[in-house]
Amino acid sequence: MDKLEKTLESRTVRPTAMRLLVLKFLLQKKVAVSLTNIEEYFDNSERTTLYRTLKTFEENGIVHQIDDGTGTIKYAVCEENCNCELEQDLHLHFYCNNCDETVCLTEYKIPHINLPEGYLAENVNLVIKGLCEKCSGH
Amino acid sequence: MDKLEKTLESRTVRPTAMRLLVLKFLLQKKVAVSLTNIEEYFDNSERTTLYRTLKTFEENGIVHQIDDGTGTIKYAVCEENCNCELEQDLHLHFYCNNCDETVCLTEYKIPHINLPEGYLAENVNLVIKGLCEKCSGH
DNA sequence: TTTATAGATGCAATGGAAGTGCATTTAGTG
DNA sequence: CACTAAATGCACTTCCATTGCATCTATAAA
Repeated sequence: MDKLEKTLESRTVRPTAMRLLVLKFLLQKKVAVSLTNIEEYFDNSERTTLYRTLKTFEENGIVHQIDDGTGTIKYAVCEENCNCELEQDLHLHFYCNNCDETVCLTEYKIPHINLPEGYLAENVNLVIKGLCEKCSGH
Repeated sequence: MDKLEKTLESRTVRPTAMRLLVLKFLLQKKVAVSLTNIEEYFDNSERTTLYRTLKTFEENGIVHQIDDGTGTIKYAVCEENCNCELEQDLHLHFYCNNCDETVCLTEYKIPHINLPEGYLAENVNLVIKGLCEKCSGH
């Protein structure tokens, strides 16, 4: 629990009870979660508080948003050396059509893409959809 | 106008007045448009009709959806040899942070991505955000 | 210890977009 | 002309993101 507190404090985020619980939850999940996921997990919790908790986390580099194309935003804890603030590097995301889970494939980087003359890239988002290892049957 | 009708009929879509107008609009736009965009263009048109028109177009390979990460679905007319039904054509999409427009870069294919053992790709979506040629200033 | 105050939380409400059910109209077919 | 299937219009519902404001709480200053 102490480690969680330190994580928050090192990012100048006050370690309230709720924030610690949310962070713990996010860390133990290996997949990206939506606001609704968290809301369901903490049974009678305030959606707004969770929403703002995630927002605070995001603003302070604790989590990053993932748009996996399902329409709802997912969140995942930033890696040690996650440079998502740089709007670059950006590993890719995999969404499973079967189990409806989204994972960060942090080891898998997005290859460099050539753009037409005049286009300036600031951010890249690559989502692959298909079957994850659990659901593909091999 | 005759050409538009033929496009629809070759796809077994009945060429109603509204559908022809929507198709014409989509064709003249060089960027991907949202349902709301179309609704605004055809001032007092029925959102539902437009919604179902786009759905029909999509089901018949006339347009394809684009998820550019803004949260709202965009639509673009399929190219001559667009094989978006195959879930594998895989050109990339560019979203301009400045002018808020999304374009299909049909010439630019998504490179092959290696996935971890057990993962099965069915669909790939790559969106690059940044500044388009109009907004980058060069 | 009390007080001031900034920050965190809870509640209510808004707004945008997708999607559906059903009644009505329209357009092809016999 | 009449029948039928498709297309359209209207009224909802649902889901999620987001905000305003009131209230509570914890930390720092007096």
